[in-house]
Amino acid sequence: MLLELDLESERPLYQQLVNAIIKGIATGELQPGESLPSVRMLAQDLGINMHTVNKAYHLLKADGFLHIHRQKGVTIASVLPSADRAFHEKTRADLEPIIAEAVSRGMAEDNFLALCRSLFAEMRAKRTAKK
Amino acid sequence: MLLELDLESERPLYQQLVNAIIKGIATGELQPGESLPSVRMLAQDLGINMHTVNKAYHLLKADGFLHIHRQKGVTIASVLPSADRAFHEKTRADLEPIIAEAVSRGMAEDNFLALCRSLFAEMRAKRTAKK
DNA sequence: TTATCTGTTATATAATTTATATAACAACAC
DNA sequence: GTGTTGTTATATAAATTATATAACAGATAA
Repeated sequence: MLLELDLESERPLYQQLVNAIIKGIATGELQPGESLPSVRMLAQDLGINMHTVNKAYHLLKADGFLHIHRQKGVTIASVLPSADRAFHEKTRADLEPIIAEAVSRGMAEDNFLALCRSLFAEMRAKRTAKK
Repeated sequence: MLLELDLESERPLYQQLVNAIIKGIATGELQPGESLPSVRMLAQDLGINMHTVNKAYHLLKADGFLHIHRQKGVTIASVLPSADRAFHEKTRADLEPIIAEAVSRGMAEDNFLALCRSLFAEMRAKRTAKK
């Protein structure tokens, strides 16, 4: 899997890692049941610390995206977490400030929805390309 | 203006303030040209430090939402910033991880778009209610 | 057995971010 | 003069982020 971290970003490395892995799942680059590199291997590949990778893995485990076995290693969950009520509420809370700014800047609703659709399309495109 | 800060939130206070003011503009609660409380007054009202308010004000000034005059005080810009290319790119970057997780959790695109629409509708509702 | 690989845990340190506390300054209004 | 504005400076504390080492238990392979 191709992973790009931006050391200059204001977003913490572990958060960038979490996002990258979820994006990998969304695009089908990472399939359910698939193995991920060990914390030490990935840390070395990315040139970052082992604990930073470990933190990202455990956040993803807490959300149900990963399974971690003490000796077998880390794998993508075979059954991915669902879009339950808690996720809906979190997503709503995350979207609110983004949409508020869009409205304040006079961005048309259709324009915003088109942007969302293009992002969905991007992920779908990679998914179908993989299969 | 009604401002609610969550001291338990993982989001920094100054960021919550920025979001709250942009939301106020989006809902029409805060009108272009309108005056905002002084940094000291607002800080006292919210029970937080002056510099925390000052930081939020200056971030909003840097984005063109506020005007700050040395003695006249702080006002909402009479001409709000537009949804330029930089904003589009920033919004795209912010939406990507949110949509990636929605896709990973099997949330339907229409479902996600409906959530966005309901947030637009909420702000529109308050806008028309104010006028 | 020995060596190597897992994730786990512990400890320590450094840099940055967040938030607060005080204080003083210059420019304006009353 | 007094009080208000934003501005600037300094200091401190707490939390977050990231790194550096080290050791441990369990499994696997040479």
